[in-house]
Amino acid sequence: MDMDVLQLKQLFPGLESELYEEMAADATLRPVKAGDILLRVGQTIRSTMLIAEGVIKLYREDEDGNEFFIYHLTPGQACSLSFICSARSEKSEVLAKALTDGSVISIPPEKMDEWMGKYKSWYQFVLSSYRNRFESLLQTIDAIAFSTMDERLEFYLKRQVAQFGKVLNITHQEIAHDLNSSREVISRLLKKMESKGLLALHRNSIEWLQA
Amino acid sequence: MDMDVLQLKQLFPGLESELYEEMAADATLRPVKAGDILLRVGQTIRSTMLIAEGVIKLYREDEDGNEFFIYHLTPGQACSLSFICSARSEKSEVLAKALTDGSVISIPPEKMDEWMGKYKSWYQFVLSSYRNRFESLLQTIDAIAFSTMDERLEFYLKRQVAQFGKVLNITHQEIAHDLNSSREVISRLLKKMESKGLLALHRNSIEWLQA
DNA sequence: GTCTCTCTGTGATGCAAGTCACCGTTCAGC
DNA sequence: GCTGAACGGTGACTTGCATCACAGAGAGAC
Repeated sequence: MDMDVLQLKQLFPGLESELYEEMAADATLRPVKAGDILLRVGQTIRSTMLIAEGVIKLYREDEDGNEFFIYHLTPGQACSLSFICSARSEKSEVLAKALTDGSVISIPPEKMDEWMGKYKSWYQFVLSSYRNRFESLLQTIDAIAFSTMDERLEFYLKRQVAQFGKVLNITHQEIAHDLNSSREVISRLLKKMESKGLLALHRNSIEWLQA
Repeated sequence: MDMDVLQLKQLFPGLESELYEEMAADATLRPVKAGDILLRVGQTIRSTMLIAEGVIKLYREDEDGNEFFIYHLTPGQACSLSFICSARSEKSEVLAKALTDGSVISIPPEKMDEWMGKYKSWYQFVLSSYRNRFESLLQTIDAIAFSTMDERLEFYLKRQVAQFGKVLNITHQEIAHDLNSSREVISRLLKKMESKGLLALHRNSIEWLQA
């Protein structure tokens, strides 16, 4: 499926108009379903991937298949790894899963190359993408290096609330997975936060009570 | 101080010859001493930085000034953060310290920009730099997420041995700092490894006994 | 030689968090 | 309605690591 220029402009503001035209012509849009795996560890990456709709979760995997959540990708963002990997058909080092239904834009590697020399806005987009992902990684490192679980949980919930509203439809298990912890630990910490009046716990949902 | 083309070719193989000429003309070489701080957190980055000699250590810092070691930069590598940050005069998010005496190459931001459009090899160098640093970060995350201290210590020592030879002139304190642990823990683990015959402990040095 | 500083070894203790075990509640599907 | 699965709560235990405290062993300065 092709994209139209208007959509592209909204998703990726600030690029040259000819670039939008080219993108509309050469990029393809692919719908994804919640739970779909977009990228496996070790899989060869053939094209650059941008997010149009939905939320993508990136994980790191160890030998035993443990998934360690590293960050989200949201509309308007790009999978940075796919920039360089696609250019050389290198292998993915992360696991990408769709959290919600959505759609991703694929750009053929030769276009990626061509635009890089042709459009300054494109190379700036690529670099700033990299920088943003880099920063996300650094924040992930900060979290595990400097913070305790309760701080991380609070930070996590606040971010979710900012994105989805005060009532979060999420299970303790899922939170535990995202924070690379275990369900029991999260349950206990949530209880503690409830007794402090920060939130109210319901089945399958958490209600945030603070500003 | 200026650089000569031969030197540059050795350090950064595979670039276009005209690019080497330009680099020789526009880049400046700056000597650094062991312990020098090259980049502070929050400091504005004005130019792109490449490593010519010596080893640079990158740290992440928390509010209390705790340093968390993330990775090394060695000759031929580039400080990826400086690529994009210099373009926009953004602030550094990491702390860079010289571990040994050495020298770094500075490239003015306007050249960085110009070369990006002009030389394909340059933009590939920049992107693969990013990718490599990205990979280092992922490895750092792996280490803290999936490994215990003794595995990390063994991995660390092996890498040091590969780089500096079988006798490492290093104190337990320094190792602890690099692994973001404490001296006592490292001492204990080293003792355990010594009793397994993996290594021999001396004052201010560690002798690796295995292949 | 003595003094002092750094480096190293080691026990005791504390704590965050992962794991195990088990149970009650809720809810969808039959 | 019953049943099985998913969800949530909680106690008991283990573990990996940090911290504290202290002691002995080089090694350089004088």
